Amino acid sequence: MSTRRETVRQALTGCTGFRSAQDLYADLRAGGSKIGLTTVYRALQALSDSGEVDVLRTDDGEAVYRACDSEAHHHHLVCRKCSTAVEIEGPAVEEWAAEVGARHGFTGVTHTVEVFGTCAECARS
Amino acid sequence: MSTRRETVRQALTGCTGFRSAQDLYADLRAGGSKIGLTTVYRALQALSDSGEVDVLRTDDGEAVYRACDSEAHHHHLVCRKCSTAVEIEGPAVEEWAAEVGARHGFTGVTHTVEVFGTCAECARS
DNA sequence: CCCCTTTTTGACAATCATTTTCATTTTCTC
DNA sequence: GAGAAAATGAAAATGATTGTCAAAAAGGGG
Repeated sequence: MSTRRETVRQALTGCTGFRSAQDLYADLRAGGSKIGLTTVYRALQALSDSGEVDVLRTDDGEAVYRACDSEAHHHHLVCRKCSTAVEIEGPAVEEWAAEVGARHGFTGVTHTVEVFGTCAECARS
Repeated sequence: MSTRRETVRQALTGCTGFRSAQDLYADLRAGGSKIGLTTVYRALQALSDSGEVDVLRTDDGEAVYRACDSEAHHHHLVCRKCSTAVEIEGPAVEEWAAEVGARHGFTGVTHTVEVFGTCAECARS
């Protein structure tokens, strides 16, 4: 329950899209905070470890985070331009993944599923 | 049709799983090749640009490559331990992704889907 | 074959996100 | 309030990936 971690969590909660550690650090500094970059990284690490935020990797390997509404397992529909994300569910996909894994004799099957596109907002401009 | 690119392609074709640029470089050097690391990166870049190899990112952001049999759109069932991969298909997933994107007003919808687990081979040991 | 242009190559330096280190500050507990 | 434990942040270290640039290889006429 550190103050800094809470600061980072709130900064992230105020965003609709995925943000990188560097982004959040810049946001916080711009907002007057004296937080250090290392602390932002540590906070995000802790938050994602505890499952409070979701992480994914951009095409160029950068980690981006999001504070989602749902605590349950879900996926994302992410805008390629503004990175805004919508939480989505796909029961059929869950089953398919588990089934395909089992069929090939794999155990402890998990999956990553993300959908990308250009949101209506960005398509306009 | 450079010799080096062909060398890298073949090295990758001989693998069943996903391999990083660093891995391939080490393999090639161990096999007596005098290839440079930069060239391995360039070859992989070109091969993935032309769609001849598939790329994905490990949890820690490293890019890993695979020369797949299928040239068509497909996904992978990847072993968490040995990185061996099986090419899989999921028509239902394709449709679901497209539908979910459209429903939220997104255009140019694409998706990434990977399934992970421990293969039968690795589960044994 | 030889000369010249174009492409490819590779050693090395530069980037950039992320992690480590370590000394300082803050928070907790008694 | 004192002392131990956890959190913080500045700066250095790491590690994958990319940029630079000069040398080497490949083509293509003549």
